[in-house]
Amino acid sequence: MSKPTVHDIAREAGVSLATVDRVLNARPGVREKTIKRVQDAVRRLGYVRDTYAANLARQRHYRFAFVLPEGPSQFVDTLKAALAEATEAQMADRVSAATVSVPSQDPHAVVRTLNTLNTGRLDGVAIMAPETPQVRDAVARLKAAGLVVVALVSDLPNSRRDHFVGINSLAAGRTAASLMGRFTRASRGKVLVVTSSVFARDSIDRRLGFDLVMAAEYPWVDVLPTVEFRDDPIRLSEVVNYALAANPDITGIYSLGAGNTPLLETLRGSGRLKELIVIAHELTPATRAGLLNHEVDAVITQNVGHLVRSALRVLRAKCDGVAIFEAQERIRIDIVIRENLP
Amino acid sequence: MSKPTVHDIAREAGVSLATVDRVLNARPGVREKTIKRVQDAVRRLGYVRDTYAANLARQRHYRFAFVLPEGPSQFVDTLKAALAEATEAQMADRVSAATVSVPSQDPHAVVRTLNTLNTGRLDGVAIMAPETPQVRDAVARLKAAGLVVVALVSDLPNSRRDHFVGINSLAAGRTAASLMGRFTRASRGKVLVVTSSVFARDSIDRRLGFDLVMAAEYPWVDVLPTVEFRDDPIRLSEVVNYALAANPDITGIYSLGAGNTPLLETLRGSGRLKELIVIAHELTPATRAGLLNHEVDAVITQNVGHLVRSALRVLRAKCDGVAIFEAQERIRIDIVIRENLP
DNA sequence: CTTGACTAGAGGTACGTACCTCAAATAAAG
DNA sequence: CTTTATTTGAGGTACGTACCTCTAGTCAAG
Repeated sequence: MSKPTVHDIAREAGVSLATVDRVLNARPGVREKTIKRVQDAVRRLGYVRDTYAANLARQRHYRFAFVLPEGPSQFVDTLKAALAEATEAQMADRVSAATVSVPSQDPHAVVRTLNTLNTGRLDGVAIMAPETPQVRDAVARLKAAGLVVVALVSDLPNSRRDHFVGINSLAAGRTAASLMGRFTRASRGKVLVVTSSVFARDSIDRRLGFDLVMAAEYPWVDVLPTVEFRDDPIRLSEVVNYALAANPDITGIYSLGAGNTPLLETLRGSGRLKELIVIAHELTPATRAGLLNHEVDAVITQNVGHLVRSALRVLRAKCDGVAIFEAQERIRIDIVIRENLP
Repeated sequence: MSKPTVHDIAREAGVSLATVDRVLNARPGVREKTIKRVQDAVRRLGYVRDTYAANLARQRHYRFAFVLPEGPSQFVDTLKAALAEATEAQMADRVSAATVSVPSQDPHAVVRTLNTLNTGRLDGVAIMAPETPQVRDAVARLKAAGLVVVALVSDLPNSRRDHFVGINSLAAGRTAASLMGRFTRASRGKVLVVTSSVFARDSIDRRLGFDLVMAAEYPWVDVLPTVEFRDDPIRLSEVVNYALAANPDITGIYSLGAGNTPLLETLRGSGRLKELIVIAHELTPATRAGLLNHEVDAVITQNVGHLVRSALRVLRAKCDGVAIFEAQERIRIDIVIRENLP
């Protein structure tokens, strides 16, 4: 009835506790036939190792590092806050998670940081960084050092990372398009797409998903080429104002990434914000305020709390070599409007 | 650096292990002054009891029951499936959760079931049932028997339940209204609201929230009185067809509760489904299929996986007398459209 | 038959906590 | 000052697992 223990396995298999231990922990010195016997007993009784008792005995302490970009991103700020909150709440669970900030301007900084991580003092790393060949190599090195590597927010699909915690950017873009198409249906104007960098992987994928759905479902909408402002609020103001002036029939604004504070500022300045449908990504203080003010119509986001908790759970599971609970780790694409603001 | 243990507390407070134990577990036989000393040491070192080690020593096993309505509800089916999945995955965590099904037609059945629960063999109960004075009394009895009681999906606000796991129905209705207003903006017709029972608490709250937002934000939309079909597919077909015939300018359908399979069937039969904006609650096989077929435009839902996992976490936390991690237990109002279908 | 390698068993300690017993110290009562 | 009750200390065992040592058995090669 109650959970079987190693003692039950030993009795069932007709071997000693030491042998069960050797088999369960893949220690040498057991004949093939005996290993089978023990494994059969495990299967028959449905034994599952009590991870907590095991960690207690082993004095296990999970040491993780979160490599995150530093800079003026409100999204990263909320992510860091969620991480701090989660680690504080989970301190009881013998996990410690250090945040390692990386200058986001310098593309080599991530690689340098990853290569200087003290692999001896770490069990796993969660990385939020754009994929480059150098990052792939760094991930390979971390894997070679025996660490668990998880990609966070933005995937590193061609690296040797163990898992990706985040949402599909293409699907996020599709979701944004569907809402934009429906919300602007009455006005039937053009849509302006704004991003910080047209080279960022996330932006590209979102734009792609957005275009796919727009073309298929709302072919009458004229989606303008992406306007890029390169992290520069002045440039943002210039290009957006120029686009608005050149296209008086713009009715929708789709913000692909960060920079929503200056974007809303500019739109407010143009005097046309109230009539515009604005859809942005990531729930941050800026987009939240925008929703509350009726300035932003929808935000496509991912719950940062789930993100970090999922990353921590996956890191732990991979360290233990345990299967992860897929349903719990699938990060959802959240649609947030004023009425369901959490 | 590492987590302080009871030994550290004993040393810090200058008392023996036994005394620390007596204080931590509120056992008698310790002077006030000594209790203070120990508590101060706990605070100074930031000691938190290792729940897993404690449960190990105590041979603790959490025994919970989920009292759920039985019947043809797809939502309850998905809830039960999620519960089965979660308990299987968490079996390692020394929790067992039994499902107790209650005939949903008979309002006394819930009370009877609650009163016949073997309180001696249970640590906590999660209840999904409409609130009645009898249910409140039953909850009080369970509390008196020392059980933890959690309301699931539908709250029991005036009972002595320890916690509510679910979403605010009023806010859910507001969310539905906002989407309905935006989605039907181009057509500017009437909206038909359909429900199984106009007396169900959830339905009332959703309708209220819906009306509040409709009146405030989309005053030009004519929201028709709620049409009730009382769990009867034939009646549903009749009343919906009648309403559609009487109001040729209906452009939106808002389904407040269950019965989406026959509702979609009827709408399909009317030949007007493709032009109608349909918004429903709860992601089930029926609404999922509807989204994929472009028959349903949006579904307001709550993640059943989160629901049951949250209920289990809260039940455990309340059993241990530990604070719950609010941010993790807040169930979100999910908006699901075709593009972000999980 | 001996040697050595391999395999298995028996028993121990430890992790952090709960809970138990018994003795000793202290305080409050007479 | 005793007597009694209350408070504290010291020590143990147990939970399920990991990891250690030491002994003993099996088997094949020499």
